[in-house]
Amino acid sequence: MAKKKVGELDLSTEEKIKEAAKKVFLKKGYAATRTRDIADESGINLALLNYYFRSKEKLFDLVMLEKLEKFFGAIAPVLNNAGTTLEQKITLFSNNYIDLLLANPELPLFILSEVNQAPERFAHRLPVGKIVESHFIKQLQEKRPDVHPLHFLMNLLGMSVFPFIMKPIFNASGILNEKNFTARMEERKVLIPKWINAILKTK
Amino acid sequence: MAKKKVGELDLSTEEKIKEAAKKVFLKKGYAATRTRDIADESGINLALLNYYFRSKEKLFDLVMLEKLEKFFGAIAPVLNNAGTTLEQKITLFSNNYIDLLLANPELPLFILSEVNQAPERFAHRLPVGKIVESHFIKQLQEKRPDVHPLHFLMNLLGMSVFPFIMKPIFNASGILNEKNFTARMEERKVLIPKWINAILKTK
DNA sequence: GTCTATAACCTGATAGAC
DNA sequence: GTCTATCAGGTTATAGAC
Repeated sequence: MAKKKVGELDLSTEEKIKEAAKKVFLKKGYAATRTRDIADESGINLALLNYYFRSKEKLFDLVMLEKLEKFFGAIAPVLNNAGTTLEQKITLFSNNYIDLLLANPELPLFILSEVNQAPERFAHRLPVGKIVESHFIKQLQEKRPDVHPLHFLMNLLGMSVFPFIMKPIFNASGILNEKNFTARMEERKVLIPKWINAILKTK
Repeated sequence: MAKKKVGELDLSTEEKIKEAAKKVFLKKGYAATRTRDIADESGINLALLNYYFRSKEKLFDLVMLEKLEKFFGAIAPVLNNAGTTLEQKITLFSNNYIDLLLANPELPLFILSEVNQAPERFAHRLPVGKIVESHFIKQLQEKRPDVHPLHFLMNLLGMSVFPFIMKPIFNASGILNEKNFTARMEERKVLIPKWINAILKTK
């Protein structure tokens, strides 16, 4: 069966275009996508893209906004919950975030690449402050005042996210198929909390 | 002082163009760079780019080849050395690789983005097989036959590389300046071996 | 709202003078 | 080898008919 195009879904024209834009931008990035790609993908006419969204840039901003929300929105709430222990936050985060990324495997590399291309444009939309000053960070400082808390944050994030960033490399090399990748990531949901806890005890 | 352009260095025209190409491609990526950007950066004429390198694509391939060599070339030799222990490989790798990335902080995100954009084009140049079948992997399997060795490889790589991938995010947020970033990475050279060894003992 | 046609501009590449 | 001028095709965006 041919891959279903966004335009074949039962959506309004505006929604069709936006869904197609998400798909194409996420795959190709801003610079490499052509508005014609989006028009084709959505099954509509090129002129309608500008009719509804004014410009490629404005359409991209909408998509980027939504993706930033998805990428960062799932982090801050967990790490800022004053009602959970350090261990609970670690388990909750790695489990929830890996599930999110298994459903959106292209998300991290897309966000990281596009922010890197135009940092000033998205700087004000990056809630990194909320994360760096989170309850989680305070708990880390209490537990290990001798090590900068960013290290543990970086390790937790990296253990969960980095495999998705390396995925294209492994895929291209034919080393890791989709099924095995998912299996490894399911294992990591259990392993990451153990690893982070071990790291937190290491002197 | 204004940033020195490649063209002001004492190089042959061909070298000037290639150096400028490295700089611009690394910063903007293939799709977003204009051959005019490279010509301007190198201080030469646009026509000379095609005179020496035939096309944008061919010039990019040269740059990409060199960068892939740099990114992967430093991994396989360390992990495949049959004369070092597991612990030695971990220390050697994290120290050498972090030094390499401190000198080339844009390298990881560049490689990962571009391979992601055109996997089939670079697949044959990714020595992932050499890494996945390395002496390091065998030592991991011996030490921990109960955990897939890719997990530990991913952790070691991620702990070293991931901070460089997140760097644009932290920079854009104004959270981490250049000096502090370097200081944290210097700390990680010492910490990563401890952490990985702790992880390897965790049941 | 939707389409076709086209304007206006950009971009990679080359022709041809020096 | 190097430059200016320019072509050919692509790309975003809009005008105008329906």
